[in-house]
Amino acid sequence: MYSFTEENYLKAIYKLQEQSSESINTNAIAIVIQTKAASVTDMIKKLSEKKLLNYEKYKGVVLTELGKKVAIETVRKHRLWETFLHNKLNFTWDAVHDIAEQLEHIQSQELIDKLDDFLGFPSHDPHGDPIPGKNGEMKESNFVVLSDLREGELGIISGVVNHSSLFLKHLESNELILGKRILVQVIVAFDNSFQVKIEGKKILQLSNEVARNILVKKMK
Amino acid sequence: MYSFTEENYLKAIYKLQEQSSESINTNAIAIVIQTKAASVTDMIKKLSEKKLLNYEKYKGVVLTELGKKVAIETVRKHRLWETFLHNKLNFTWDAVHDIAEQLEHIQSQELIDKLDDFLGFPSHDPHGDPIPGKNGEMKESNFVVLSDLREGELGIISGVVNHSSLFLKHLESNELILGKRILVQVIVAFDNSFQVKIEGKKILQLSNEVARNILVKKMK
DNA sequence: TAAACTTTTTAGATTAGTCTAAAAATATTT
DNA sequence: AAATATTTTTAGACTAATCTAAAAAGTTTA
Ligand SMILES: [Mn+2]
Ligand SMILES: [Mn+2]
Ligand SMILES: [Mn+2]
Ligand SMILES: [Mn+2]
Repeated sequence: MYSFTEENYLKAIYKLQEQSSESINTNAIAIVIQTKAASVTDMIKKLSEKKLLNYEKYKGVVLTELGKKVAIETVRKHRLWETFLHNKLNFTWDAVHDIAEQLEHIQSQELIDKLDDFLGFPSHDPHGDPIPGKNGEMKESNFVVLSDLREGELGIISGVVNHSSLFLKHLESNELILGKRILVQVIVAFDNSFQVKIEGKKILQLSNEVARNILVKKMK
Repeated sequence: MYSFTEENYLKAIYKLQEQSSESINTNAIAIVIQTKAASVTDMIKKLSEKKLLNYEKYKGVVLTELGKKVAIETVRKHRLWETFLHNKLNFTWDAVHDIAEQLEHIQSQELIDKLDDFLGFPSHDPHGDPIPGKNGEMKESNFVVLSDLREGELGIISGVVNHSSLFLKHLESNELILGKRILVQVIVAFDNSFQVKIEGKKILQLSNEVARNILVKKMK
């Protein structure tokens, strides 16, 4: 139906829209897609003709309902494949994204529905991101960043903000894995770094930078 | 490494080579790939420059060792994905091929090795075709076509010659499924049709055309 | 508000893969 | 061995997606 490239543009624009609320400009898309602004302009025109987005020269783009639907379907496929790779094939969570970037473009509605079933209709992918349902419905997460917790507060690690392989590997090597309980013991006033305790055992010192990129479910 | 299209050409040429032993001509490739001879000539030149096949103008092509290796890897990926779709996602054996045509082009050695492991290192795909191993080694099947059996002989259904969806659906609806025992009761002299008994129960009348397209492992 | 800077668009090229139509080579018939 | 038919290759064009360089529009600064 839609090409590999079209799906990637729609997904990129969708993710930019999630953050900014304003219409998305050419350069922002170019940076995400890793291409030149001139190429983005060309593709935007094409997507506009196909009614996937609304475009006004020099004013950026906004996805139409159709464009949003296609983008969400692609995100759904991406996250289901990541879950498959992690849960069934034992890929580490830093390795799944690149392969899912390819798999997300396989065309078959039946495939993705059966995969969803096979995985037990998971609600979140290996990075804690919500998986859209068959009809595009997205469960909203009530996660907060670890850096929002105060001393003495407890959370369960539930996701990440930064998805880079470097960061994910760092977390894994420190047992900072999805599902683990994390207790904030001390917040150092000087640099806002966090001293935390994981599942009653290990004590770790986390920079504020790290704390800002870990999502937790806050516990009472 | 190699494009979607290049892999499809190599696979097509490989399959033609398996049958004919002579060098493969342009038209034959065009028919398999469903394209025009002129397009095949263009692609052949490209593959020749990349040392994937040897090409002499007007004399057809022969795969190099490298070309054969890439083709076999693609066949391996195709059949492993078909096995996954059938065994894990419960696709019927007539539905797996088209989706595997897409999946076979996903680039990741680690993915295919882990998939192989996850599936328990299967030796054959859902149509009874052998799955090449990690190093390209192909176990040779000692299957014969059902039409080679004589009256009173027993076989186990092990594969198909014709892979069309129409034929596969026909077999399935008659319980002619991989692994079932099949006994040749009568061969009708008039039209060489076969009266067979499946697993001690059902008696079926199969045209010679059908019998020629079922592979069986012959039992004593 | 005009100059300077930034962003976006256009113009023109490139690459991969495909096509049609015509030319060239090979194969088959007479 | 010609004539005819078939196959293969070439020539030139097209589409999707990309690029560079230059023009145009928009924004900021003085
Ligand atoms: Mn991802
Ligand atoms: Mn993608
Ligand atoms: Mn197949
Ligand atoms: Mn294929």
